[in-house]
Amino acid sequence: MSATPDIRPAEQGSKQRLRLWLRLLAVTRKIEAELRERMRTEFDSTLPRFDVMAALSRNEQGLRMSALSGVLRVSNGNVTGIVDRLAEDGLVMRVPVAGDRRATLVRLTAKGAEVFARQAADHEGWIDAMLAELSADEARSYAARLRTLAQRLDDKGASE
Amino acid sequence: MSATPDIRPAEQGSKQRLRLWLRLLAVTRKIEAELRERMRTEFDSTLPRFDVMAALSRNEQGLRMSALSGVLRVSNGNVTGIVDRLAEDGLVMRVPVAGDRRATLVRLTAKGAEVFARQAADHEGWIDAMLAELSADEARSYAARLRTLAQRLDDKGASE
DNA sequence: CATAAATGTTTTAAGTATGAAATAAATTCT
DNA sequence: AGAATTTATTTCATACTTAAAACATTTATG
Repeated sequence: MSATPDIRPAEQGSKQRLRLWLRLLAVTRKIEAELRERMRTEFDSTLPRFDVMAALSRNEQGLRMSALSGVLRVSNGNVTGIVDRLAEDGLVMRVPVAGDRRATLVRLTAKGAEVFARQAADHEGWIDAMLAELSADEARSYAARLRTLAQRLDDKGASE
Repeated sequence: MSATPDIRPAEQGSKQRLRLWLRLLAVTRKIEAELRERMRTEFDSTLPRFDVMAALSRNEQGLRMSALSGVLRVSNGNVTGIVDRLAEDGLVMRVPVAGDRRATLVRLTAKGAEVFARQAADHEGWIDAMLAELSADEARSYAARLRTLAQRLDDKGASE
């Protein structure tokens, strides 16, 4: 029966986690805003376009629309418009899938691959500069911690 | 002149930081998606609406549109539509500023404050559950690290 | 084989995002 | 005071976002 008030550990933890989330959100948004701005001014492009091209770059044989939206974790309908615009610019192409006339495969064109390579190099450099404060070891350890956290979130999501 | 190949520490660090960024983005998006989904199903609302109400809740006397967009770090024009819809629902009101007919103050209505209180309590609970894996101390230390990182990013942005 | 169910994609409706242009009002300058 | 500039907000054009509906095609089932 001390005179100090109860700290109520559960509630305390909740506040700490809320604070962490708000900071996480703030940092992520700030970095994203910077990347978007640079994509816009230096490549006249956007992050979603870059994300799509990155996914296609890792799958040279192409990806179906559904696979693409799965990889990027955005809704199916969303990818349609982005691919439309990339196709208009000649950066990707739609290829029919033999034996399934519902599906289409999306692939980078030669021009698309070339453009993406340049963008990816700069993109990595921008991030490196923004996170320069973190040592390689520190970056590695945080990435590992986030990995287990993401895993846990995935498990939870799957069980619901 | 050893036979082991150069590791090129700078490039290594760059890859680690890129990986960290991608994980950060993945975790943030996953949590955001979960919060959005819950806001939608349980309160028929959205995160941007919640963010605006949270900012107004911290400033009972009200905020100008420009202050609001500054706090939320979204563009000015964007906030107009969100406040419009909140006003339609009777959750916020626009109050003229005495002595400056250009400006308007936005404030939570009584109903808005009441609705927000309920949403905020649940919101904190959702985050607490998603980050339950982290101890209060761990959350605190990560939050502190992110704070210095955010500070550094702000400094950089200001100098450009 | 014909219909029902499932799958792959696009379209639609509503909301959110940006940057830039437009509008309106206040302040500063001459 | 009158003109030029700055400040506060809205409007506009375009892109991205989701969820849900619509459409087309394939696979499964009776």
